[in-house]
Amino acid sequence: MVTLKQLAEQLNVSVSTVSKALHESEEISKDTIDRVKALAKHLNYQPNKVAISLKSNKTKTLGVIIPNILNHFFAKVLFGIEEEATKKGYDIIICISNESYTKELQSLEVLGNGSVDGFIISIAEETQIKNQIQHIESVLQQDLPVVMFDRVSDVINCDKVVIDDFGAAYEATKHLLNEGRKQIVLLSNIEELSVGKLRVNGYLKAIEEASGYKSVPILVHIRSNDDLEASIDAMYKQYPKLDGILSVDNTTGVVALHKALKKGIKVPKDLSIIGFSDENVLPFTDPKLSTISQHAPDIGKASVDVLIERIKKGKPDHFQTKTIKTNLTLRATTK
Amino acid sequence: MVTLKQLAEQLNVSVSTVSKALHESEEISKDTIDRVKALAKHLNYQPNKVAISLKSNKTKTLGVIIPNILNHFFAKVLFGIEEEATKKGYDIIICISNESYTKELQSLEVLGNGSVDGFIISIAEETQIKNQIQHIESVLQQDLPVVMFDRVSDVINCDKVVIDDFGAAYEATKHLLNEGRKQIVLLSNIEELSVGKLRVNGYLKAIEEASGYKSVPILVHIRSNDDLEASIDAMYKQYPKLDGILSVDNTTGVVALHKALKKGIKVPKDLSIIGFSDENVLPFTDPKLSTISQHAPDIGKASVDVLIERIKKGKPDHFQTKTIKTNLTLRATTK
DNA sequence: CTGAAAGCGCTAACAG
DNA sequence: CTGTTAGCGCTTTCAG
Repeated sequence: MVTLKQLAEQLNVSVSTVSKALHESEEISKDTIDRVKALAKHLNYQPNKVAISLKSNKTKTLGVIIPNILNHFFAKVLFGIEEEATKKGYDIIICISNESYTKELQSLEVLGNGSVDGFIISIAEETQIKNQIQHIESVLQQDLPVVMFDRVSDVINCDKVVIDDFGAAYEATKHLLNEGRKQIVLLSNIEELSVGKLRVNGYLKAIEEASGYKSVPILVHIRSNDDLEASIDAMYKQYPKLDGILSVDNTTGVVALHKALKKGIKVPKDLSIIGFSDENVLPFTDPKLSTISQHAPDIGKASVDVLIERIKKGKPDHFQTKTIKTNLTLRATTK
Repeated sequence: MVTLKQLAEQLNVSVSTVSKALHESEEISKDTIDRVKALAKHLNYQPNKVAISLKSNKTKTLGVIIPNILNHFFAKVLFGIEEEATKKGYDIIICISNESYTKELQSLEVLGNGSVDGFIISIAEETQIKNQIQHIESVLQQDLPVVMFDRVSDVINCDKVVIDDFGAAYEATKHLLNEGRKQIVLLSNIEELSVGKLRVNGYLKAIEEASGYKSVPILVHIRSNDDLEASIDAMYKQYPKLDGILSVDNTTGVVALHKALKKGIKVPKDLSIIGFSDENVLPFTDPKLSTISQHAPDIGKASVDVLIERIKKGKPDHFQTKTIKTNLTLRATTK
């Protein structure tokens, strides 16, 4: 890599003159600026980023900590993060916590050593279950800004980007009720997560408010160790009259649809299904699954915007929580 | 962040003494080492990574350039990369080329400024089609090592990690032939990619070698602008007698399976299907799709290992190409 | 208009 | 055993 010093030597000027010239300082003559720039271009000079970071105490790099990159939702958020960060001139360093508290902690520690200007994080399932948040507080205390998205913690005081999980589930349930469904099941494999709980609450609220709805709320939770397909078979056996399903995760809605079709249940005539699935599963459904669109890339984009603003402005009087709108996209599994 | 200088001041010793003590230098007395370490621990001293990078001219960071994070294969490779890099004490900076040559070029330029010690890259579709590779050559000329994986270029001289695409497709086709299939179609939506071409060649070779096989080879290519499901419907219409499908991408095999079942074709009695799909699609298939397992995380892991070795050893006499084994995993869509 | 010098945080040769 | 000094590449006063 060519350095300022090398340019300076070749031009018989000082390093500081070269530096100023490249920044088009008023102090430097037009002529010198031109000569410096010409040589810099010729030798393909690129300022050493590490040196600039050391000097400025800024890295122009964001730390991104994601629970699971194999989850398509997070992949899409990451896509949005990468795009927006690049647009704003930031690099991203990513760590995958793999739903582990320890990995998350280590990632924060490793990147906290001056490697990044701030963090974007969605916390691991284990962290959320244990409600262990000291590691995040400690980053915040070092004046490194943090933006939490999707899986957030109420007890941490920082900027957040979320979707209206409660409202989205509420609306979807309302839709099923308006279709005249009599027994609507909530299906979930993310019981432990904050977002899972909010979605359950939205469902419960809508059911509760429904006048003339006779069934009790039915929650079918599938745990990660359970056999997914067997559990769904069991659900159909246990609730032979169910005529509406709200799946609040990416997978269970699609499987429930396949199983229903296999059983000969008419969708959407006798059963409506709405999922929180991503479009990536649509090629695998027929009829096409109706879903709640979460606009994952927008969540990523918003997280970057909020974080960069916070990096530039410093600690505020109070932090902001941005809510990204969802859409109920009705396709062919609802009337 | 607490610095060496601060430790030195509090202990009334010099900065270099502190530095050496923390590295347990022979030069320093046991007593001093203990005192320094105690204070460092107490104040939670963390060496500033940027300063170390500047000094050592190493960042302990790898640049990873991926065409599309929404493609599950790449997400899995990234998972393997992240895991292995973390294990070896490296951070990863990721860029998503989004299949664009320009984005790829920019990423290499941005990270080439001393931000990373080397690159892991799978080239963009556009790059592969245009066969534009000057940007990668130029990185190599700066003595920044590059490891290419999956989508590699024959004309670039660097380390590579690939799977045996040709052999995998060859074996899978052989299997279909051994089942006694009479009309085997190759189905692909990745015609333009190097890996897509290799897989086609493996299929062709197996067909060619099959004595007593009457049908000509049949290649069904679906382009990104085509309607996937309509194209597959058209395939079944055009080849009513087809009894074997080798899908060489992640998606088309699953859709072909769904369509076949919908048409009432018995799988695997009257039709066998093998895909290059990832396990993530398996919950959406019934019968379960037989696939070629690509061991994507292993590709990521191997890429990291090769790159770090190259970073440490410097330019070799000749570069290595590592081939990751595939597995033909027979499930329920083959006999 | 240009240059010398200090310093970001760290390491390492060299001196004491 | 400990300290002084120089230097990684850059920016930024402050002198000239």
